[in-house]
Amino acid sequence: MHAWDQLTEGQQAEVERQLSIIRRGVAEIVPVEALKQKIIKAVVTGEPLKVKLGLDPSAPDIHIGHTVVLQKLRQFQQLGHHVQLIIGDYTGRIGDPSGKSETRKQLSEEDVQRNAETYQKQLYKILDPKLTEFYYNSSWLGELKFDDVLKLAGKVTVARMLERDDFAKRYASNQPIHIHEFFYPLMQGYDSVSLQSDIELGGTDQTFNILMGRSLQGSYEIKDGQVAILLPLLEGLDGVQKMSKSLRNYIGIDESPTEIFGKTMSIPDHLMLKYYELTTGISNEALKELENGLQAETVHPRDAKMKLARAYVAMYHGEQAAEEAEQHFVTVFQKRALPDEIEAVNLPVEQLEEGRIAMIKLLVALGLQASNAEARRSIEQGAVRVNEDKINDIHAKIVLKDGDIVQVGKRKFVKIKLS
RNA sequence: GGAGGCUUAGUGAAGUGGCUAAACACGGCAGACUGUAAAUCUGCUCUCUCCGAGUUCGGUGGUUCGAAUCCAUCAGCCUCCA
Repeated sequence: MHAWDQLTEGQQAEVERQLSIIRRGVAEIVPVEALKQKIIKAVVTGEPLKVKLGLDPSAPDIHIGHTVVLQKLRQFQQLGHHVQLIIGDYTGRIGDPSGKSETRKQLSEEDVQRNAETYQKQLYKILDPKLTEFYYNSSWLGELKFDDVLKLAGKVTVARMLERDDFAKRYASNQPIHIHEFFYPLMQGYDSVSLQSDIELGGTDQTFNILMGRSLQGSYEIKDGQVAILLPLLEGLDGVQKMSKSLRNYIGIDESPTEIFGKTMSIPDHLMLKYYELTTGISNEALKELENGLQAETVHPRDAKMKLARAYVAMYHGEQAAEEAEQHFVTVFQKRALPDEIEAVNLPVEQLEEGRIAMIKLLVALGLQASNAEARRSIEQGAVRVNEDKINDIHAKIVLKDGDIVQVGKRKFVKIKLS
C-alpha cells in the first residue's frame, strides 16, 4: 500500500495522467479506488499491470463493437502495461448463458488453433504484440479434478448467483436455468485466479462475471483482487441494438475497404461521437474540439463521418486503401456514377440463347438476387439497370456482351464476363 | 413419477374445418427526398415456366369432398403436483 502523499510530484502527475486516459469512455470502474491504488503501485514499483480480456474461441471475427475494448487495451499498452488475452477454449463449451445456450460442442484442437491465429492477425492491427500474451483457459480448467471443482463451487452461493441480472430475470419468468450455466462465471473468475490479473475489461454485460473473478481471487487468497473496467456497449448500424454479428448490424474489420467505408457512413449521426470516442485513437482534446464543431455547426456531420470512415479503413487496411475507398464512395454515392472498379462475374455462354438472356434469369445467375421472384420484384420496382439504362419489363430479354454492367439498387454492381 | 399447456413465414404474434399463402407489427428490399444520416411518404416481402400453378403453419400417420385448424403418435419447450 502506497499512500498518495508519499509520492513525488512527478509520480502523482503520472498517476493522474494514466487515470485520465483510462477513464475516458468507460461506463464504470469497480471499485474506483482500487484502480487508483493499482496504478500508484505500478508507478512506484515500475511493475506493469496485468490487464485481462477473455475471447470467445468460436467466432474469431472482430468487428468495430469489439474494438471498444481493444482500444482500451491498447491505451493500457501505451501506458506500458501488459495484456493477457484468454482464448476461452474451455469456457466455450458452455457459452455464456443467454437463455438458449446449451452445452456446446467442444471445438477440435485444430479449430481452436486456427481461430486463435485468426484472432492474432486481427488483434495485432490494434494491439502491440510485444505487450500481449495469449493463454488458453483449457490449460488450467482442463486440469481441475472434481474435488477442485467442488471447492470452487463452494465459494459462491446460489443467492449470489441469482443476483446476476440475466439469471434473476430468467428465474423470475420461469425460464430454465441449467446448473452448468452457473459454472460460466466461476470458470471465467478462475481464469483471473490463475493469471492473477490486476484488471479485467469487458462490456457492461460482463459486470457480474468480472466481479465474480475479483471475489474468487479473494477466496483464493490473492490480495487486491482485480478491478473491473466496464465499457459501454456500442450500438450497431441500426443505432439501437448492440453491434453484433447475428443482428447483422456490424462493421467487421476484415471486411473490404468499400464495405467498411460505406457501412460507417450509414451509422446514425448521434452515434458518431461515441464511435470516435470508443473506437479510434483520437485524443481527448481532438474529441472535444470535434464535439464543439458539430455543436456549433461549423463541422458538417457528413464530413466528420467521412473522416471516421477513412480512419477505420486506414486502421485496418492502410492509408492507400482508405484513399481509394473514399474515392469510391464519392463516385458511387455522392455523384451517383458507376464505380471505377466493378467486380467481374463469369457467365457461361451456354446461358445465352442467340446472344440474349432473360433479365430475371440473368440477375439470379449473377447472384444479384436470390430467387426469380425477388428478381422480378426488383425489376418491377425500377431498381435494375443494364449499362445505366433502366429495365422496366420483367419479360425483357437482353442482348449481352462482355463488359456489360448490370446494377441492382444503389450498391450492387457487376461486370459481365462471358466464358 | 402424475396432470396440464405451448410449437404458425427472418422475428414477435393473429388465425380453431372451406372466403387463409395465412391478419397485424417489427425487420428486410426497392423507389422518392437526402449527406448511402435521421425523419417522412410509397410499393414489395414462400416458390415456380407468374393473367396460371406448386409447396407451407414442429415431425409422422389418420379422419374429411376439403385441415394451420379435428384425431393418433413422436419430438422439443413450459407450468403445476410429487
